[in-house]
Amino acid sequence: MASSEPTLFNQVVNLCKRRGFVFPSAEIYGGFRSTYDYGPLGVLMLRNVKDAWWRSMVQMRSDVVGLDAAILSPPQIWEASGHLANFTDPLVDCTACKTRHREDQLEDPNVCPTCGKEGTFTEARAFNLMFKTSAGPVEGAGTEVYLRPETAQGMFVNFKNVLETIRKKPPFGIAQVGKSFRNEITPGNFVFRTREFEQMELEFFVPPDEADTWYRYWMSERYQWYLELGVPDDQLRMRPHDDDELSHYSSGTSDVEFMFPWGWGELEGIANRGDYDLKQHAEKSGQKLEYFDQSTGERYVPHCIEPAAGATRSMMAFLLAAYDEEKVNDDVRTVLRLHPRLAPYKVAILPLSKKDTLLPVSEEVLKLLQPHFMCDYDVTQTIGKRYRRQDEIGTPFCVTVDFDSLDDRAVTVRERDSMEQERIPIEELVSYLTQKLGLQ
RNA sequence: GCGGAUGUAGCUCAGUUGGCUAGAGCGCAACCUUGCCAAGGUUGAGGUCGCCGGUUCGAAUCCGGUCAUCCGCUCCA
Repeated sequence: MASSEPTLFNQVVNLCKRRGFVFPSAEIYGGFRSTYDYGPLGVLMLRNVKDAWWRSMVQMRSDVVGLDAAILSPPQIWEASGHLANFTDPLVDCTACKTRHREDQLEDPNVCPTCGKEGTFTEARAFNLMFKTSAGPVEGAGTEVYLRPETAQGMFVNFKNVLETIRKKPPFGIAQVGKSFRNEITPGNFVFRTREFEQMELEFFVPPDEADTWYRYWMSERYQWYLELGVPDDQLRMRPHDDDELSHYSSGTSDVEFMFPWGWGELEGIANRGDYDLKQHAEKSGQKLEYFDQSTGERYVPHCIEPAAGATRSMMAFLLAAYDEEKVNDDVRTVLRLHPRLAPYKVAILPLSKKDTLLPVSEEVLKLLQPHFMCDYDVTQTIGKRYRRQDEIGTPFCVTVDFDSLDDRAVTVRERDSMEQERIPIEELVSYLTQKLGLQ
């Protein structure tokens, strides 16, 4: 059970559970470690995060196309990518001081670097970070398949298919949003590190001599994306990796990090993968994975810049950054100051009273708005309570139908951040809210 | 996976020399009243005390196991 201390972290985790953003998986069976279910509001917000990414990466660009590759994949892909060899850590535990170490990083394989004792290690255990299962009715040799540990390989494996079908030439990119699976040794910090998680990845293929320029371009673009969606500048930073922490495929990586309650944590890695992946797959598959430039007559293997973001942990960062409590009339008002693009509901329709006379007009307003915005509709309890409830889930606008509405065909629009109200004719509601939300 | 802490209604908790049908506040639902920022009144729903087993006449309370969460070790979207 989560601690009940009123820290920012606990407040947000509790809000997620209480208001239907995120539930622990299989809860009625006691829970299942490192898995979470996204509830009625969570599914909306997570979808908004992914849609915002897709909009900026695919819809608003002419040099990126989308892809949705299979999660189940044959061993050959992971042999070529290097994951079968490099995603396995040999781990030893010190029986004296109870610390764990990677055997391959020890200076002296018999001495514990923490407590200095000798010969206290357990046998090394190989810990493969990939989930393996078998395809077909018979288990055994030749049937083994893996759940992808990253979506990226889907883009490399389909490089040729995409190149031949969409008439793009480098620099161009392939974008994908989808689930990945890693058998993490230690999952934790709520949805920050889970074994099943969702990624938003772009593989951007460029002429080799432009790699560095594009690497810096994407660092700046991606940092900006989080700022635009409401993460404050002082809670965000770009951190270049040291040489000794680079992934096996990378010749340069920088992370966009968010100031989580427990410290800086990665939201997204921008990696210069060079020509590593295409060359590996070309060699293992025997296919030519290169680009022939008609204008220069040159044939080359493009280099790849990869901005790889975590959708689920980004959602968590957006929630943490948006969480606010303020005093109103000796009472605490909890507000999620979410960017309208990310808010689960854009508008809530609230009849001032649940008296029968107000309901037909209220439902008329609801039907009017639903085709344009994700709407909530709430008639329970008092109006003040309902405003606060909408504040707590980040709804930017509330529309209140009152007894005057029956005569003047107008409603009260109340804004989340300022709590200010304005009287708007029902006929102008869609255009008014569209303009206010500014999502076009 | 290892070490430490924790696990009673949706939430926050109370409940020990083991003993009647397990309580409170908030929240939730219905009705009355009110009619624009968590108002008041009445009524009500909701818990095999994480799960399994043991000790006992009797267990939320003692013992064992297990599951989950949090904090360290490790990791990276």
